[in-house]
Amino acid sequence: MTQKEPLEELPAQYNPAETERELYKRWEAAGIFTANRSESSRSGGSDTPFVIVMPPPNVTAVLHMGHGLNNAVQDVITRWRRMSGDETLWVPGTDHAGIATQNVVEKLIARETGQTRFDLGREAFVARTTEFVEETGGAILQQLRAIGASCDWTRTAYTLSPELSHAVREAFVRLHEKKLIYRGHRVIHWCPRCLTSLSDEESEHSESTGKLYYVDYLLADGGTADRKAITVATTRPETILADVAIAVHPDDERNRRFVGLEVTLPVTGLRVPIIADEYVDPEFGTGALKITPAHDANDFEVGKRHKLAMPVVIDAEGRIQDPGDGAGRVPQSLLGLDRFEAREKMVEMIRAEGRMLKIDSHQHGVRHCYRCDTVVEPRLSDQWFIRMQPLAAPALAAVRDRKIRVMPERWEAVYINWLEGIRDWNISRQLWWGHRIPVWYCDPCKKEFASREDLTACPDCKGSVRQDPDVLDTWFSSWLWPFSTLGWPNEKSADLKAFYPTDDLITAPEILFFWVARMIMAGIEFMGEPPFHTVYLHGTVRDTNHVKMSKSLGNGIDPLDVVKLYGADALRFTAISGLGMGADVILDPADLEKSFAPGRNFATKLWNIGRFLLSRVGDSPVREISTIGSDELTRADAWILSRLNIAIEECDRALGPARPRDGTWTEEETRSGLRLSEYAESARRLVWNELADWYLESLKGRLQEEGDDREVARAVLVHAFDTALRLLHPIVPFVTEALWQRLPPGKARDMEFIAVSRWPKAMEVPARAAEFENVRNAVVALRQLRADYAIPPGKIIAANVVAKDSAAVYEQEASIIGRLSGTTVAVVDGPTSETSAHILLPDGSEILVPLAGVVDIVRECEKLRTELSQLDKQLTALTTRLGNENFTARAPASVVQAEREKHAEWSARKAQMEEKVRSLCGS
RNA sequence: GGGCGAGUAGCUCAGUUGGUUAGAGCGCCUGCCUUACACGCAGGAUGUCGGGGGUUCGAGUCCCUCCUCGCUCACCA
Repeated sequence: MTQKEPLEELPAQYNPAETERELYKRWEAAGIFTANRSESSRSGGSDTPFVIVMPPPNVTAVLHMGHGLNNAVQDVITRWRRMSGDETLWVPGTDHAGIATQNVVEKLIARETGQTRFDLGREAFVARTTEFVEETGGAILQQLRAIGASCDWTRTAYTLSPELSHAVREAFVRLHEKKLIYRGHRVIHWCPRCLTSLSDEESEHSESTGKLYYVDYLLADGGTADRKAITVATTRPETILADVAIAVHPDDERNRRFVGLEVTLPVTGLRVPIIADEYVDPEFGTGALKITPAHDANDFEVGKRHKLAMPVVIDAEGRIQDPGDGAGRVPQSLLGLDRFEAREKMVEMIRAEGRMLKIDSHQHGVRHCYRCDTVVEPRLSDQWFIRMQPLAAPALAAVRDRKIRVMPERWEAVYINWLEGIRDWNISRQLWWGHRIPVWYCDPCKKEFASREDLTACPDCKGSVRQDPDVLDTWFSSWLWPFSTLGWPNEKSADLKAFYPTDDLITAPEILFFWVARMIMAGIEFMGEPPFHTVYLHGTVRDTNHVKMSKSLGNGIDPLDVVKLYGADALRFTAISGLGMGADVILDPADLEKSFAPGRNFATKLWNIGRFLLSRVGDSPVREISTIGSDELTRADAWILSRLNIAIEECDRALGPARPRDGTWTEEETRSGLRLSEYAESARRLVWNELADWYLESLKGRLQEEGDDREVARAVLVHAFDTALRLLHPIVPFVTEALWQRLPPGKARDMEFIAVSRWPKAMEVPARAAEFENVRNAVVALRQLRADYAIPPGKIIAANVVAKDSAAVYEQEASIIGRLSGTTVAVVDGPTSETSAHILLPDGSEILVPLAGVVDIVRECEKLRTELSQLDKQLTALTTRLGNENFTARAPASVVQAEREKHAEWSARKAQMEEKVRSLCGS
């Protein structure tokens, strides 16, 4: 494809595979995706750069359809803005993905050597992981090239690179200095498999059917005649071992008389007090709640309020342990048991004591680790937290004040809802893979120091220090992404100055809280303004049963397979066409052909338009469209130019404003743009239904003979195709580039690549473009008539036009009408006596098709009468409406006016048809 | 349980401030290998716009209600 061979020698079917690879190499080699920060490298560019930062895929990830869709969307937007003249930067990169990557490597090591990370030791494990990441990491970025992603690869970032690690440390220390980061002792979510704490977002609720156990706690003093015990409902009887109290609501009539007494725990017989706390819901269960401060976040709060002991009876791996408080909390038989086995065992023991009142089935939410799906254990421990409320307030304001628009709009409510209820963020992880927390402890001084530089000695006593062993939540580096990738915290960074804030953040809704909301908070906190103007949350890729595609479910599609079979353009076109605002993309993993044929077919269609064009237009230079006088243009020329204008306008509107005018979106703008499926449809319709189906077909006669008109036709054709290619380039970059490279020389090809050519603008078009509609109407009607009468495709028939007031149009366009409808067109004065079929055109003209022996008068009359009665019905409705004073008085004048015009038109047509029926059918 | 959204042709979806004859792609039916394209061309069929009620001159569009699905959050054990 690098050489230019005559297009007519090209195969009828476009072969994307080698073309795409070759073109991508040429784009990259030419450096056209590299953003130039000092000044626009292209003339006509806008002053404002356009910037997107890629949601960094996990460094160990392989490309799946979700990435395919996400990056296709980003690339469409990026290419559109690049062509619109913005200095464009799309920053690619990867995420070190703490837990995910550590899990992968742990499994790998286990498979290879049977060792655990503890066998290896921290240093060796991190070294091994680094090595693994270097081997496999970034493969996904290479794969993104295959789908055409026009990223600036010179700025590829990685969350664990030295630069970004520097940013992480700076961010931590600053927040620590502002006391927004603190160390807290409380119940957090703990994954007993990953052996780390998790944030609220990382422990996902899922509804499940469990059991609610009703257990009697005997009153220690023996109780009264009517009341020997207090019944407590619990879902986790194993935690009875760590119970330190029973709580009731202070106003609970039934129970408050027991406050201050004691009960004995089942199994262990330990005595605990009955306390009053408003947290208890007197309506639920028995109104009495067991308090287990170390194994339930709410109980912890209650425990703190009442200064209760907090024994821990479940260890890091989810096994029963003795808390070591000497209270004899755990029977020997339960020690070391898994928490779920222990639960069964406890139930048995409680039963054996006769204290299990009943067991109900119970629907409740259980939290699971988002990485390994293990049931999360609430665990009392020391962790680092970020105080979120001060960060959330301005992030809320940014969206409420429309500094940022969230699209589709409904996610805005979700965002606000979440931020309003935000709780502090647990950022420490008991992992080895990640950014080590930059805090050092001096044991003698009992002090801690957060530091930008590694500490080797205590700043106070000069004694030895030890660094906190934990690492930071992966998302602590991700939330800095829009500025850490641009050089922050280096204030002198030219990239940061030139490209922050970015424009669009394009991702899936799944990470709205994990990532998007936190980036907004970090952007405002560290950079003083929100990190982007638009958040676009696109749909999910699902199979035909609407199940999200995933490798583990086996319903995935490998984008690289699709690229290999049908081409990246096919993949992109299919994905973008299927992406309604807020809609999911449905694909059939069992039938790739069905899913991607529309995209492939469209690329082939473009390819064949290109073949036609080159074979007819040749290689010699064409006139520039602006040098052609309007009187030189045929109606067809004017028509296609007008269709170009409409398509350009539709595409512009669908893609919408790229950025707010003064930093704040108008309400209307928050709903405008990024309608990618509409953009794709407009461009597709232009190419297929207008350029190919009509203009090309109408043109065929004009390109044969040398002369001025041929030059005009060549010029318009090249211009139209050039415009269409430009409009489509963001969606199908490869085939458009391949074809554009072959356009004949001339003003059209003003750049080395279509990828950096100018986005089309509407141009002035002569009014007679509209007259071409008469041609189209005549052709369509004649084709219908042929089908009705089953006239053989090859047979040329006569078509006599009785023109109403545009005889000249039909005369001049007779050959086009004729060729497109298989007729010989003549303009005649009036009806003849021949037996004819009749066509009434919208403009009031009539076509008579003499079909002696074929035409069936009875049938013609039937058809006419049917049509007439339908028209009559509609006309009656219209007449009634216009006669309704309520309508004429209250409806807008423009609507009434339009209805009146329509009424006149329909009346005329009705009269004409009635006349026709009279003359043709008698009666 | 709280919040949000969706239900339009067999399937996937458009339908932008209410404006009258509700659209597209795929699929389906009929006829065509018409020298750019059969990955194509021409023609065609298909909708009680989830049910019910209301507002309005006019409702797929606004309001109420019910049904069904989905998303999201959640400290009633």
